[in-house]
Amino acid sequence: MKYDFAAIEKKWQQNWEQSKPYAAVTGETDKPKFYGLIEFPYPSGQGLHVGHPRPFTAMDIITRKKRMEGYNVLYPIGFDAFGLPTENYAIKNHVHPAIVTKKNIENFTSQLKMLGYGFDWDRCIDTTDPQYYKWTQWIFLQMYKHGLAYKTTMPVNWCTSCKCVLANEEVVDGVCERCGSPVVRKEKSQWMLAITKYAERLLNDLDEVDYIERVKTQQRNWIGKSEGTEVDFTATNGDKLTVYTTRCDTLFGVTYLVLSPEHEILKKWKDQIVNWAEVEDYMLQAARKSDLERTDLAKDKSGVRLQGIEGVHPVSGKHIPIFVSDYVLITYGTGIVMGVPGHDQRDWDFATKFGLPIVEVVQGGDVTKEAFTIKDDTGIMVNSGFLNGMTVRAAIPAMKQYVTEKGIGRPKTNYKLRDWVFSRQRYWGEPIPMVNCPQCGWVPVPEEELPLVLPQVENYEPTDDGESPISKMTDWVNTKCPKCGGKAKRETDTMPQWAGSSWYFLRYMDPKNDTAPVSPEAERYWGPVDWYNGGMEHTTLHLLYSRFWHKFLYDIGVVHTKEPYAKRTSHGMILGEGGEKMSKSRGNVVNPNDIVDQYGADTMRLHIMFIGDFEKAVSWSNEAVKGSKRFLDRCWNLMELATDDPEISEKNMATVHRTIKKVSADIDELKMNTAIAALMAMVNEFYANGLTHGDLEVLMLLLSPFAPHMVEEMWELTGFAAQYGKMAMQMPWPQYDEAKTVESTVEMAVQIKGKLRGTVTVPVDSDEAAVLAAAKANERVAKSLEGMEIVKTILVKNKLINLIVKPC
RNA sequence: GCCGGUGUGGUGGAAUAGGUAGACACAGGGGACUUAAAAUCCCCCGGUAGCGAUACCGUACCGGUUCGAGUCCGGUCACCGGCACCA
Repeated sequence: MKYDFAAIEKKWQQNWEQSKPYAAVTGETDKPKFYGLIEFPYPSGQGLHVGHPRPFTAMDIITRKKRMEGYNVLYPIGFDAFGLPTENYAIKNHVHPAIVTKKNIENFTSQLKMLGYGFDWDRCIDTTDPQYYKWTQWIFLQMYKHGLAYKTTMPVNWCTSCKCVLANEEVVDGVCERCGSPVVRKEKSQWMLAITKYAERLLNDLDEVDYIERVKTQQRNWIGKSEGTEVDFTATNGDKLTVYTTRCDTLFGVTYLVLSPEHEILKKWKDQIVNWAEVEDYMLQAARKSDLERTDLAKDKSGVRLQGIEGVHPVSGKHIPIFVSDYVLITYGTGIVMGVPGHDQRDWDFATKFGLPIVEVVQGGDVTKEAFTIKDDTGIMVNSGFLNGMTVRAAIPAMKQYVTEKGIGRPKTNYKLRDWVFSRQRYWGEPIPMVNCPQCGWVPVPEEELPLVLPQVENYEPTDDGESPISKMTDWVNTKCPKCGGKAKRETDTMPQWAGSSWYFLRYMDPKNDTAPVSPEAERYWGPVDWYNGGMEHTTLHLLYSRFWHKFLYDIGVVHTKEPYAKRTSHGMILGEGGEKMSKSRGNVVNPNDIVDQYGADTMRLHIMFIGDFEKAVSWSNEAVKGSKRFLDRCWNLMELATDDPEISEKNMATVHRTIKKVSADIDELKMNTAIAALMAMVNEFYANGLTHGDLEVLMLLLSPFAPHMVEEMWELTGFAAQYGKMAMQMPWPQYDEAKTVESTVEMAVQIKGKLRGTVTVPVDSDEAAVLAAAKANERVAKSLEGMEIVKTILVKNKLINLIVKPC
């Protein structure tokens, strides 16, 4: 009988649709729980990409094994459906984004079902569903009430094409992450979320979670904690100029100050700056530059010296020049830098260009050639008053203490992390539920009025002044103040796409609740997520944002754990043939449908796991898929070869037990490729040795998570389904016996001075004398030993013997 | 520039704690079956030399530690990802 994958897959998918073997049971106390999570997809118009099945299949295998091991498993799926591509499609084709989204979700759903994933479809969520985003809005209101959401005018990243503000984190190489257009700075009033208030906890609590190390490192780097000192300089007009430095030990080496072009004080000084026209021109140029352009100029420093105002050194009282330069960022520290050209390379470059004095305050380098920046015990302080003779390591706390006592400075901790710009002037997002009243200011929409539903508009394009399309819906915009009842206007900004994905894992626990985002019972039962796998591209933004929201929800008692995810792993990208990124423009995108049509879903699942190391990028090859199909055919054909013996055969005993051990361990470590290789090797053994019904039973159980459709069919045809009254996926996971994994003899390598000279087969655990005797009996080894004397032997039990010889 | 990661046959990739490099596959070659093809089954498959047993070389490159290095250490190069004048 032939392996008819199309009929088999259809049959079992229909069966599962009705019998619901993947339903998670909230509150089940007889079993331990396991919550496996994958990043929910954005339902794009192109449909499923071959990159999607990689993480989905891996977690499907993990959760299937967990079920067989007796866990009550939650493996949910949903759609992160707000976002620009849908909105842009709607603008272009004049279709409501909700209609496009519905169609795309239907398409994704059928594609995912086609692959036979064990998702609990009854818990499927959609971030654009008002019943879902009601709670996204609710969480925002709680943040507002706790002082974490605030509105402020600030320089923001303005995408010239999307006509929309982007978070700093969304700007990639100076261009818009989504559309690739240049980004410029613009003043705009924005809703902000104070993620920086959680910086310390976001950093420290990484110690409590099991994330792969490179993910933790990226989170730490993104938060970027730095402990330094603020020092107050003054200007000759009496204004205070506070700088932030991590090298307060070099204070005596300061020869100038630099202001960021965005610094507020420049406008205040307008009338006192003699060369204001020149300064203003520089400020305008800097504002027009994208980060990319500023970066391009990195090697060649630019700036303008202020005429008419100078700085005053807080210790020496000396007057020093003040510059404005775009190498100083307004978003980090105080927006003012003290220039220490002797000991900071950027300052050195700047001072050299503008002919400023370079003062050496740490001995150890040659400051006429380059800055000396080493800050351990190598350098000794000079030209620095009371610091002279100290090491840098000692001078930093000494100076910190000095400026604090003198009242001209203070220790200060800074973070690279900035508050999250939360407003978007876009249509296809959650409306921000706030009302602006001329009398009362910003007033939150009452919770009982949630969800605040997106109004119908005719045109989805952002307005030319950069406001959301919703701003044109006067009926919707004009409202009553919830507080005083007077005339007021609704906020027309919407939330960024990150909002809905910052808490979705909680909603899966209790997706239909209409009185809370998640019930305490469901959250206490399922939380935290036991294992979250996702792409490296989400290891900073999404991961940090959702950890932040979760910590806030912890603070207000919605969740009971500080961290949302106990474990985080990451998968590599699937590249096109030849290692290129898959993209529409290159025309190398592989659609999983084509593979499924030609080879079946089980082959697709198996192959995407076999293709290479899960954590690394790997290129797809259509040719190679055949090998995985061939393997499944070989498994199928074993049904005709198996004898009726229900026991595991003696011949295959060690292979079977070793394979159970290997496959079990490999799945737990995401090494699916070697798990499959072990199964292939076992099948090759079965072909060589013959097999029993008992051998086949183990194979089917081990293969079940990888190729569930085919295995259930085989399970039925071989009579096991009738015998146990269960599907293979409902059987206990096979156990191995360590004693049975070893064979009675072992092949050992014989080396002479580290070079392989032959192999010998000896009983397991043979001692040195026995192995040596066997080695000497080996013809090839004996030949190499002629005229030699053995001076030393090194035995590695059951692996090798190394003979050190010299001529005799 | 900084941080992180990766370099292994024609190809994708294996190789717990330093212990037989190339498992398992793809492609290729040979054979069996077949009228033929497909499918299936069996064998070979890093390089050089040799009919051959075998010898030498071989995990990006240079050096080191070690009885023994793909694995550890120092340096170099290349590629990938992230961040970027973070003071």
